[in-house]
Amino acid sequence: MNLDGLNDVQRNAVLATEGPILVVAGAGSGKTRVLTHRIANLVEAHDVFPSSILAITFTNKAASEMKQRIESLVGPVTSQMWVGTFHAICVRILRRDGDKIGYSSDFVIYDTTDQKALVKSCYKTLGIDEKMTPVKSSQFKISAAKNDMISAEQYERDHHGDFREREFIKLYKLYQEKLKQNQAMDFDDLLLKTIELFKTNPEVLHYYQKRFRYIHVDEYQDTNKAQYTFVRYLSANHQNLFVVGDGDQSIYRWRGADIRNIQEFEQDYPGAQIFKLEQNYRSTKNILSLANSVIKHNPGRREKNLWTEAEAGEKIQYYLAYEEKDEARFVLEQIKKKIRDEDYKRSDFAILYRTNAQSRAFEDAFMLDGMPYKVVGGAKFYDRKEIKDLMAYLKLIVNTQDDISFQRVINEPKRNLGDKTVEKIQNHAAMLGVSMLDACRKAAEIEGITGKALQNIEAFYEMIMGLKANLDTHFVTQIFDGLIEKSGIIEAYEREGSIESDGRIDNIYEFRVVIEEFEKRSEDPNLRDFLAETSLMSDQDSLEDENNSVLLMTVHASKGLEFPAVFIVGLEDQLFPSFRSMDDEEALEEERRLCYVAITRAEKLLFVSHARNRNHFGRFEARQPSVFLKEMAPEFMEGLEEKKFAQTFPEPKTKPVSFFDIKPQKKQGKSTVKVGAEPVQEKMAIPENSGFKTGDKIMHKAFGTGMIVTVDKDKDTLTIVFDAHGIKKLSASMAPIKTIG
DNA sequence: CACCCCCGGTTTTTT
DNA sequence: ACCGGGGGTG
Repeated sequence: MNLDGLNDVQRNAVLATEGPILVVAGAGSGKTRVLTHRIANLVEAHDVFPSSILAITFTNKAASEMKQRIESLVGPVTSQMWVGTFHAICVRILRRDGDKIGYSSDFVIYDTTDQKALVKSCYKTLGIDEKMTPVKSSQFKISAAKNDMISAEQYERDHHGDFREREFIKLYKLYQEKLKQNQAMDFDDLLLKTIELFKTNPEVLHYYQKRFRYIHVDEYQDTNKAQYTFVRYLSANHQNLFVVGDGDQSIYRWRGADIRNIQEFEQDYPGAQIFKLEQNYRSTKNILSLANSVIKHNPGRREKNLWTEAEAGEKIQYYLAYEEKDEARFVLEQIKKKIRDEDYKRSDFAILYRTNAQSRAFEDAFMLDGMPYKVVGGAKFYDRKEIKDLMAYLKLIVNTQDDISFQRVINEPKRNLGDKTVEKIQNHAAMLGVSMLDACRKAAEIEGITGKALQNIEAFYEMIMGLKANLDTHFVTQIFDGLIEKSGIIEAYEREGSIESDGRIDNIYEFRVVIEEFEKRSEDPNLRDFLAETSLMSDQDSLEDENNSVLLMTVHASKGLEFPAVFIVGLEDQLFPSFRSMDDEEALEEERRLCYVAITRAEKLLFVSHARNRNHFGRFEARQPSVFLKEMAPEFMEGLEEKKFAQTFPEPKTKPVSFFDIKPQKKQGKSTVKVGAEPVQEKMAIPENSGFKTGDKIMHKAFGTGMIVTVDKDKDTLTIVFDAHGIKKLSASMAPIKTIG
């Protein structure tokens, strides 16, 4: 094991193998390096089985990056390790052993939209008024309880006799019941149900404890109680727990993260060894000094003395804008200047803001100027209605118990099945104690449903069940193509004929590409796993660097990333720090950490700006500078001339429309170029004769690899010589085959 | 009973 | 962009 590239502290942390270990890793101090080298060292120098290694991260992106870096050190055995997010690892465990707590391995995952629909349906049952109790607040309250590991029953015991909580207690209980009935889990449940599994099935817990001899957790400061408990269970016997984190970068308190988990690590795990990584390899002295000048205002933090050997570098550039358009213009001009005069490229720049809504002014300015940019997060691909609809279809195909997905798609596209009919199906299902889809099996028995509506329901049932019958024999793309064809979703959008529906059709094809990519990448591509993967994917994960665009994102989304040049914008009172943190000291400290995270993303150049005025809720408001600006030590900063950028700038040529009307740029490589009157059909690779030719190497789901020796297009028949199963004649459109590179 | 169009509200951070 | 409500139409 070559440890030459590591400094002393890093090397000592890597070489400490047994027992609980905390690595306090300041920003840019090489924590991923330590983590990956430690894992490599275990495997290479201590003969630890790769399958005994568990490494947990918060985002998929961090997980795949870690996997790659481990692989570059120890090679393909990496695939035997479990490296993933808390949620993904819990899904994996629950797929295997969830049956022991009453969940089928086909359970589906509910995202926040599904969750919202479920809460609403509970409201309906309980007669709760949305205007009195906003659905969002209930969602939040349920999630907060779950993050603290308070079950509905526990919540009831805790608030016994409190009449203000009676409604919520009923709601929480019903919500959990319905989740179970639907064989569904929300994000928080993935953790909680895994813990429940460990609690109630000691032999299952024992299996995983024995299997995962070495456990690693990245960003430990962001763990909540459930995540803490999950790790505690797994490490209880051998205590080989290696956690890496930085209290100064804890920014998820609102999501239940408890900074005490890292602060009290030594008490929780007696005998823990502690290593402090304090040398920063990322930023210039000026940037680091500025970061320190801000974070030192937080009381009670673990003392850390981050230092660097790097040069002082340029001073931090400060700018006060007239209003947000001016601020955007300033950023644009600076980027253009740096690209023109120095050796910077567009993708070296990141613009970091507190709220997603702030991206708009920058998008307008960049679009007007033709500057390529990419917004990370914000309007998400997977949040599009048509994608959500298709996801719901696929979820229903996998899990027919899922009433929420059923209700989403039963009348999408329009089948003349409105609210009243859906209600009748629901009542009938409740009476029989079955799912809504099951109730449609004998739709004729549902009271008050006849004629056209009855036929449509029957056809819907047949469609879903027909597609489901192919689950184990067909590729996901084939099921998807079947769904597109049978549901008529494309035709419905074509009939609309609007620009908007064209966009939706494009998105559907783009979604198909996502599925194709999943199939290529996955060893055993199945719909269940595709759905789980997509449900747990965040937009940060799809971030690809080299497309040479300026990046726009929230500070939260920037965590774990670094950029040569960073703009921190909107440093105003009530915005950053957020107005919600004003009367709460702990919340303000978290905002300050957020500011610290933002500053420490920068390698060479840092710009900070704010505006005198800002459009807010449609009003033009005067703004005050952020308290964090005042905390930034002025000796590391210099102001730029304000007036130069304060001239009036042309309005974007786009029609002035709603605040939310943001037009994201097409993702590179995925956008479809429109060519004349090209028939839509040709854009989609339909299974029939989808480009198989003689000599193609193929993979069959059951027969394995083989080669095509003849193609009979008219008869849709392929003759294939399989490596292990001899010669077979198969249907090009029906057989589960795909070409392999 | 279902559909369509128009209008208004939405704006912290997200696995 | 999406959702929900209101009101008109078929």
